[in-house]
Amino acid sequence: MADSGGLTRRQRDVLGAVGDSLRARGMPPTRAELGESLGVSAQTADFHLRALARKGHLRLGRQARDLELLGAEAAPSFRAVPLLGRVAAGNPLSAIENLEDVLPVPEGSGADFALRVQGDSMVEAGILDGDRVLVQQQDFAAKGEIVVALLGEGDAIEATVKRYLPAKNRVILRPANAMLEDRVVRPGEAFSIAGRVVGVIRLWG
Amino acid sequence: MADSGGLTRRQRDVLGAVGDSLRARGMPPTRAELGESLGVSAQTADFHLRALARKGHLRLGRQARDLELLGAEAAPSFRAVPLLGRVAAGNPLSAIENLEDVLPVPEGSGADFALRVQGDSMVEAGILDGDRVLVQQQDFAAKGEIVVALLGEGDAIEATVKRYLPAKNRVILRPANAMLEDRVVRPGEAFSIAGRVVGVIRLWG
DNA sequence: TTGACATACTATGATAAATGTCATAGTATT
DNA sequence: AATACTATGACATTTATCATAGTATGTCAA
Repeated sequence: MADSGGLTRRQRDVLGAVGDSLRARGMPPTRAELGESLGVSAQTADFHLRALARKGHLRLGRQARDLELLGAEAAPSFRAVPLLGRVAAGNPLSAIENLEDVLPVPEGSGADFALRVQGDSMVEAGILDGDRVLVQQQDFAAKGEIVVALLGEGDAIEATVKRYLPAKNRVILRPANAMLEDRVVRPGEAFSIAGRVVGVIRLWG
Repeated sequence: MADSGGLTRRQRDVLGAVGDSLRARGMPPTRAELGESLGVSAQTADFHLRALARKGHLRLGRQARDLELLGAEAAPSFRAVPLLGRVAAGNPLSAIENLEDVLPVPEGSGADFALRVQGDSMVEAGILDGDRVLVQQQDFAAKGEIVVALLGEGDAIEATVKRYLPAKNRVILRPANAMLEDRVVRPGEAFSIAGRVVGVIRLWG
């Protein structure tokens, strides 16, 4: 018989049942629930849970439903970032009134919020009209990075996704589209960086 | 005082604390835990939970930790799709040995698996080298759709992302790159469709 | 082959602790 | 007077846990 990670058939059944409970009900099962879904007694379910805990496949607490899957069986760690409809000045995340939706991103992607791209200014960088860009919030950027830049003030503030090219006495915001001109920001103009683009998500219904 | 959805300040605190517990421990809190995190007694926590249940913001069960957030507070429904390293013939999802990673996608995106794109053949469609395409598994496609096509047989099988253009007696697989030629599939050649591209995910470290 | 032993899996019974729930009541604010 | 929020005390049920024991299967030595 093939050895599947040192687990017996029944132990794999138990791991599966625990995962089913987490997905279906959003919480870990009690011994009684686990036993019923496996067709055995609560004590037998407990017996298998302890075997799995000893082998390191899950962590058992002392309270009701206090258990956690470890390793490959654990739920993949995702995070939800807000999809902002409009980017306000300063801290975009403070303007949660503009929250349109949430997007799932892998933990560790660095994304703090997402923004829907309007227009074709970045098509040559593979960012199309309607794409959602994932943005890491920061007020600086390295030369050549794609940023979300804020231009203007007050109600006339405008967010734009461009490549950031700082130069003497001015900042060049360069589109990735041969049809479009650079946007040159001169000293005295209202300008700030909302964040750095760290990803793109495109979904075709 | 502004009315935020008919919730009192304390009730919003409670919803927040429940969400915190779900995120931090992967399970809903007990009355005692909830009370401790709010600095009140378990009975007071129960009092607020019932008020929230009455207003429809959560569902209360009778068992330990049996509660579920409803509405906007509910966990956004994501799904994990496998990122396949290699696409085998027939049913790509049966080849789970090639599972490299999992990617989060919004529920309802239609994606069944993901594939890492190699090469520049689709750059003009905004699909770059290294991007991950989200694929809905199906063995047919409409004219003009971007598909994952399987060419060849056995160990020499090859997966490619192209635009699908069926014609009389042949199928044209057209790159989105002016530098590259069409791939024409003639009758008798081994060819099948693994799925339809329904999205793109790009993550820059 | 036989017998001893270990392992996997199952169960019943008992019990302390955790948990949800109800009743009652106090304080502060509006 | 009504509402929001807080608490204590009591209780039935759920839950985890321990002790004990049975059956089936496979292993290994005699």
